[in-house]
Amino acid sequence: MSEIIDRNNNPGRVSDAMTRRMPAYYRRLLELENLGFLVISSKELARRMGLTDSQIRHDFNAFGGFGRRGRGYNVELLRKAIGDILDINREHNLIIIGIGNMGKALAQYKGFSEHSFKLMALFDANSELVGKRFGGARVYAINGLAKYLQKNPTDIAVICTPAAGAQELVEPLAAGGVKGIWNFAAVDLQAPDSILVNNVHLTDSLMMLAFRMHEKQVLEEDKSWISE
Amino acid sequence: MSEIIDRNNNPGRVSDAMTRRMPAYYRRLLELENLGFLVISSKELARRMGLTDSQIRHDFNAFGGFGRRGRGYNVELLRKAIGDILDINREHNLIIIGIGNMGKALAQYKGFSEHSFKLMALFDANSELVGKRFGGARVYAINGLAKYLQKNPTDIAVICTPAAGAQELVEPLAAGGVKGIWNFAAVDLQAPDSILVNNVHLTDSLMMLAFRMHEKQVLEEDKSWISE
DNA sequence: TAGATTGTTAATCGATTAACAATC
DNA sequence: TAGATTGTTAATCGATTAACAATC
Repeated sequence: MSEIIDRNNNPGRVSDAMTRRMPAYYRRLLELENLGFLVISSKELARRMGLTDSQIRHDFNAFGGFGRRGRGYNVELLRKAIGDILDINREHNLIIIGIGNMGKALAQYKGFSEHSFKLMALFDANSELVGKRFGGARVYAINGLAKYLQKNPTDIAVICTPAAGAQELVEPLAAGGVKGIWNFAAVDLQAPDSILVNNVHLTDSLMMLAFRMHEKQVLEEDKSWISE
Repeated sequence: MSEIIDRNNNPGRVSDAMTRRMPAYYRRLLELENLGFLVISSKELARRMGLTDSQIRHDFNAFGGFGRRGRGYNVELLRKAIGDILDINREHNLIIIGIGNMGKALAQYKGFSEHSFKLMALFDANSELVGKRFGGARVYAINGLAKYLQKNPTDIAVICTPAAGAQELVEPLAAGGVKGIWNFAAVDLQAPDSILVNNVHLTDSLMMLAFRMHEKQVLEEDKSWISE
């Protein structure tokens, strides 16, 4: 019977635009909770987040509706509900591959463990790094990866290798049962259906900033020319 | 006369969706150039990038149209044109504030200089770091920031401090003539019109990956339940 | 009760895709 | 010339915003 299910019809699939807003909602609600807010209206949250109240109600309603007409949203309830949807409460096992500048920085970053991302092991091709520890995890040789994954179920692999070596990691990761790749290498990785990839592309992010700055500057120059 | 110009009407302003694709176009065209491609069709580029040929023609046409009917796009010309639009050819002076794990990693990252981002100085509140060097730049005390900016025109400030201290940096940066902030602290920074902010939010990116993995898993469970 | 604010549908807006004439 | 492929307009699709009845 499975063949009649339309793979593109993903019922209830959340749009990319909304997926991007969800962690921001979570972060902001956690902040409000810590500030002692019990309840917040879509209007006030919209003001703080730079969104429209209409969009916020639309989004929250898609989560199942944790508001009360005339009152607003219960901050703690809503934050927990979004946490459940984001799957933040389950523990995710992480490994990092490529222990250069970025790999080391991510290994030592304390924030992940707050959201139940648990760093289990590090891998690198450089034998001089093997055995060292960063952020509480040990560096293993990259050729031990397949064997490691056999013994240690792993949810997410963080790829911090040079671009050239990144793609060839995907196949053994998928074979080893890894379900997600958080990719910092400067390539768009091709992956099988069994594994999800989130390409970070830090350089792209910096280029976008430079572009927006340039665009703004050109606009302001045009404006001053007109008003002369 | 300037008051009659509608600030929201930004003529020729590029949409966010397209801004996000531009660095990917640049990266891919550079790759094709290095592989020896002289020309590429929208159809072939679409296949490689996972986009539609129609969207690619639409986007490239907005840049001014570097294609030839019947032939395709000149890879080098197009790459250079996108580079100009992204303002990659002009040198951008960078400083990094907050020399923790991420600040150090970014300081030592070699890739930025390839795209004419030039690291000039580092700042930190920890006096033990002052005078040390990372990625060829020296660490200065944070209370010397305003004076530094007076003497050294700076395009972009990279904020890698803890979330709590990040917002209070914005005012002195704006006052010092900085035009863009690349923010790695886990807050959405509020900034005046004179300065553009690009919030990176790495934890959000990891949360989005976990969410998508969870969503996919739930979908697959539903499917196997239906086909039983 | 009156005021506030959600839930939800309809209207609008914007981005993507389809189509095809122009032309290499 | 015939085939390929762009440039560009129109059609479609999806996301955001507006509106307002429901209800706290």
